[in-house]
Amino acid sequence: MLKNSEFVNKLRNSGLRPTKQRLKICEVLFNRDKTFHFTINDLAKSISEKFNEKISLATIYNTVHAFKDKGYLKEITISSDKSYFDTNITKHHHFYDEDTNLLIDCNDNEIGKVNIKNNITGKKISSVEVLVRVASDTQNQN
Amino acid sequence: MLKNSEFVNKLRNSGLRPTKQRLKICEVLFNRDKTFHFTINDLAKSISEKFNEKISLATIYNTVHAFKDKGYLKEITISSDKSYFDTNITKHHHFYDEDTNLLIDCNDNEIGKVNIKNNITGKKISSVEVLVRVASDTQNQN
DNA sequence: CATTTAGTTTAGAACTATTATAAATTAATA
DNA sequence: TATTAATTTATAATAGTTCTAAACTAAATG
Repeated sequence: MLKNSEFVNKLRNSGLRPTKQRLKICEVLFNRDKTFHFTINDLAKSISEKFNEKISLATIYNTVHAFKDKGYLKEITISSDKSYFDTNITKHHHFYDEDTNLLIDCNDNEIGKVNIKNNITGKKISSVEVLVRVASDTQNQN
Repeated sequence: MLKNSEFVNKLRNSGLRPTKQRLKICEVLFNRDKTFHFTINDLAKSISEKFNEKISLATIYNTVHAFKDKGYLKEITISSDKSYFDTNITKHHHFYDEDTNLLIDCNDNEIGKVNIKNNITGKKISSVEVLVRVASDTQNQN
């Protein structure tokens, strides 16, 4: 729940000009109580519904990537046909419901700490992601 | 290390006709000591190098998907721009080297068992995948 | 406040991975 | 050997994403 001037600061502080478009995108993404997951298409739709005007897809892509690079969004890779983004930038994992194609955040009550015993020599761990795919009981496991 | 007649049986047993193309793909994928990771493009390239003739991309896609459906391959989702496949169909996790774009299998010496304490009500877990992204020390963590 | 400049937005083209199509081919079957 | 049903193929189509270059706009400068 941030207000416009806070978004202006947030953007300025990260070297991004607070343009009309970016502020609108901030409103849709960050002006809410709960974090959520979205695709570029979801976001484009939300914007045009909320403001009754469109922002160019190219701008949406640019902005989402800029926000990701600045650490305001996380990208979640579930399938190769589409990118998902998460406004929850804390370390956490996901359930992916294969029936509904919905992503659900996991918290520490649901997935215990992942124990990485050995890492590749000379490399640093940049992230650890767990994806638990779930489906209704009738579907077969693989 | 399987021979041609074994591939014929393998295919027949799973209701797939042992065509020239499928047998060639089997050779490239399964006639080796170690399992490996590949993209569709990698596979297409390997085939044309190994046999000095091409198999239509459509056939490669069809066959890889058929093999995946039959459980002979696993798909690994790392990025949204390309699908990776794994001939190692046992349960295991991966390191992904962001510098080289290489996938490396984890074994139980490297990642301990993931403890799923609670699952979504009414759903069955179909897979648990851990992806550990690594990069050289100089790159920044996120 | 006007001018400059550098960053941003935009529509649309281009690109990439993947899937669909429908005709030709081939494996299995009668 | 003839029939049939599955498979392969080249190519078109599609979807998500990135590129491009012109128009626009925020910030910096005088």
